[in-house]
Amino acid sequence: MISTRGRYALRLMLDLAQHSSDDFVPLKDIAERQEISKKYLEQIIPTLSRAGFLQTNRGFQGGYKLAKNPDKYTVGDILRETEGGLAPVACLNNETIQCPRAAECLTLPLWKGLQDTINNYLDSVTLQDLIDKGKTSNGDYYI
Amino acid sequence: MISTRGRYALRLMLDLAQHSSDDFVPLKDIAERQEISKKYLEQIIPTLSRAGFLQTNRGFQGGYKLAKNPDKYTVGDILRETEGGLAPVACLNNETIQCPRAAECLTLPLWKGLQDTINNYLDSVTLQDLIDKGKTSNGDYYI
DNA sequence: CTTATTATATAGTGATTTACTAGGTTTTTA
DNA sequence: TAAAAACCTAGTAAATCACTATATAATAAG
Repeated sequence: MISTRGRYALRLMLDLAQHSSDDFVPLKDIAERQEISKKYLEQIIPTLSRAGFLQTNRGFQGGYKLAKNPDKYTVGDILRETEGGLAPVACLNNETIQCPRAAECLTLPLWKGLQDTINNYLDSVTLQDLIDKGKTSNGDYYI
Repeated sequence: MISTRGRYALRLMLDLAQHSSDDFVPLKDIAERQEISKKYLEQIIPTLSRAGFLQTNRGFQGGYKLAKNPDKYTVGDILRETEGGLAPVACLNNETIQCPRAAECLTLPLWKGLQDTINNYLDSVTLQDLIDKGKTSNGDYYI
């Protein structure tokens, strides 16, 4: 399940995409518009910065802006970064120790297939797609 | 993320599918073969019973067997039952209160699309498919 | 140079969930 | 009658979640 961390990160990126100008956008504004605790966003946003998704400026009239155009970010990019991967089961998490049953496990290929399905879907949608409500580049993706 | 509950339930069902005969299979045997705590399985299996997936018999030489053939169960059926739904975000969980931002939320259609994608994938694979390693009815599903 | 404003860093915290274990009761068959 | 099995309920240590709190560092305007 995708937690508030990833969901808020996505909304934050969308907010920046929609309020993109030459100015930097302070987190305070985003927090107010999105009705999310600024303090919590402060904790999430460094992950996006370190991933190179954002330009930042400190101090007066500082804030954040997108480093690239909204069509250059897929939802998958943002969620993998903020959620720390999108493995649907612990078995596929890199941090977890390798399961000794992996070789004989009948379900492991299923989980790999699920993981691929999830990643493919989330990589098929960009921030720009979300702004252009419910439409992806290949027409209509949402069912 | 799918927890041990759902994963163990699936392995339990697969074990029953592979050791299906006229006899009932005691949980002890499944626990030993699958190397899962029997006490923990005892807690999971009532969910499968109540869903009508299993025939059970108490007492000496009692145990469990599948109520239907292995090709009649999809992985989605089993996981939705044991995990209590497969919503990828809290916003889509029936138990959660309705989000006041739903109408204007740019991301909600995305999550619905993801949920559909996940359900479609998991419903395309049956227990029998898993036993016939990595092949589904329509050829090769796993990537 | 000062002040306000912003980002950044680190630590703490209550509530919930997870993955079990423990101990008992009931049913069934040999 | 005894053993073997399902079934039921409660407890629990560890982890995770969704934040809050406090402090520091950088920047631009005046």
